[in-house]
Amino acid sequence: MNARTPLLDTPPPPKKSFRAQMHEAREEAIVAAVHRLLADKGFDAMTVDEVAAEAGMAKASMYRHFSSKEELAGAAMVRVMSRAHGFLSSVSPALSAYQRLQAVVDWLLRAQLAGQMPSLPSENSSLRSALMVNTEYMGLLVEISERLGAWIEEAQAAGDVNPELPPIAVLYTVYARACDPVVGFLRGTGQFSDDEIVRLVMQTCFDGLGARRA
Amino acid sequence: MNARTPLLDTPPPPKKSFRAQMHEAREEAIVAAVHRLLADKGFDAMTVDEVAAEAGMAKASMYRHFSSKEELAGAAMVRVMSRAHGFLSSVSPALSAYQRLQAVVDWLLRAQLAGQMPSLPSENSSLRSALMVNTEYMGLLVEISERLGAWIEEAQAAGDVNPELPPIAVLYTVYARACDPVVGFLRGTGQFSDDEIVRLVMQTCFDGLGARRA
DNA sequence: GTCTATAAATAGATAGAC
DNA sequence: GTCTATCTATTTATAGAC
Repeated sequence: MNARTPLLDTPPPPKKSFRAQMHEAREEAIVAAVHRLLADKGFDAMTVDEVAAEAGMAKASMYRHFSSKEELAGAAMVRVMSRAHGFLSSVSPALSAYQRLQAVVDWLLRAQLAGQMPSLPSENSSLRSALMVNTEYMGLLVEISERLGAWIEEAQAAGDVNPELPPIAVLYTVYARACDPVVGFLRGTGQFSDDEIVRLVMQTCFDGLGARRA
Repeated sequence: MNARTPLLDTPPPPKKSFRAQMHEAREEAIVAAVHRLLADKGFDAMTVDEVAAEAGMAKASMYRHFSSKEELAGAAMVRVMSRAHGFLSSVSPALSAYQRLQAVVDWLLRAQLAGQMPSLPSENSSLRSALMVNTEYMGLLVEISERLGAWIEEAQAAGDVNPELPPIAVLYTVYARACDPVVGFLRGTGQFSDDEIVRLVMQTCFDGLGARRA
C-alpha cells in the first residue's frame, strides 16, 4: 500500500456525528465504571447491576454495548493496557534502561495507589480465557512485554540489572508490582505517605530485603 | 497455677469417643476441601456446593459444622495459619535470623507451588471482616507476626537485612510471597522446575532485581 | 447428625414496549 | 437505543423426614 493514500488507513477521522459521540461517551462511562469496580472488588465480586448503576444507565442498555460480563472486563483491561502502553511511549529515551524500568515500576505502584489497577481473578477463571482471545488485549500485552523485555536485556547488558536472572523472571516481577499487596498493607497502617510507600516498595523490588554491604 | 495440676490445662486429652472422632474426621474433610478450593479459585468463586461435594457429604450436613461460607473460609485460614505457626516453631534456632527468614520465604513459596495457599479476596470483602473477628485466626496472625518481627529486627541488627527498611515493610514483603503471582507466571512458562522458581523468587526477594556490584 | 427437597435471594442475560 | 419487567440459572441457607 502506498503512503500517499492515507485515506484508506484513516477514513473519516474528524467525522463523528453527535450520536456517535454520545455513543462513545456512554461506552466510556461503562468502561470507567468497570475499571473502578474491578480495582475495588475484583471480577468475581463485581456484578453487572453495579456497573450499570455506576455508569448511570439501565442494564439492558449496557448489554447493547457489551454482550457479557467478560467482555466488560475485557474492555476495562484493554483500557488499562492502553494506558500502560501510552506511559511506556512517554518515558524519556534519554534515561538509562534501568531508570526506565524504575519509572515503570513507579508508575505501576502509583496507579495501584490511585485505585486504578484491576485485580484479576486467580487463574482458572472465565475471564482469563476471555482475555486470551481478546486480540486487542493480547496485542497490547505482547507489545508491552516486548518493549519491556528489550529494556530489561539492555539494563542487564549495562550491568544494572542482575544478569543472572532470566529476563522473563524480571519482566514478571515488574508486572507483579501492579498488584503487590504490600502497597495496600502499608497504606492500611496509616504510617506512610504514598511517596514513602512507593519508595519502600521500589527499594525492596530493586535492592531486595538484604543489606547491601560495601 | 501449679505445674503439678496438668489436668486443669488439658482435661481429657486421650478421651475421644468414636463419634467424636468421626465428627472431627468429617470436619477435617470439610476444611481440607475448603482449603483446596480456596487456593484453586478464591473465596468469591468458590461455592459451598462444591465444598460439600468435595468433602463427600450433603450441604445441610456441612452447615451443622459451619454456619456460613465465611466460617468455612475462616476455618481453612486458621488451618493455614496453624501450619505456618508450626513451621516457625520447627525452624532451627541455630540458624541466623536472616537464614530463618529465608527459610520462611522458601516455605511460603513451596506451599504456594503445592497449591496450598488460599487466595484471599481483594480488600472490602465479607471474608475480611469475618476473619477480623475470628479470634483464633487473629491470635495466630499476631503471634506469627510478633515472632517474625523479632527475627526481622534481629537480622537488621546483625546487618543482614537492610536496616533502613521499617520492620513492618519487611514483614509484609515476606507475607506477600505467599501469594506472589510471579510463582504462577514462571510455572506457566514451563521453562523452570519448582526448585528453580523458588530460587529465582527468593533471589529477587532478598537481593532485588538490581545487580550487586562488588 | 445426615439426608432430600426447597426456600429466598441474587446472579447474568433478554423480551418487548416506547 | 433506552427503558421496565422478566426469565433462567445459580447461590447461600434451611426445613423437615429419617
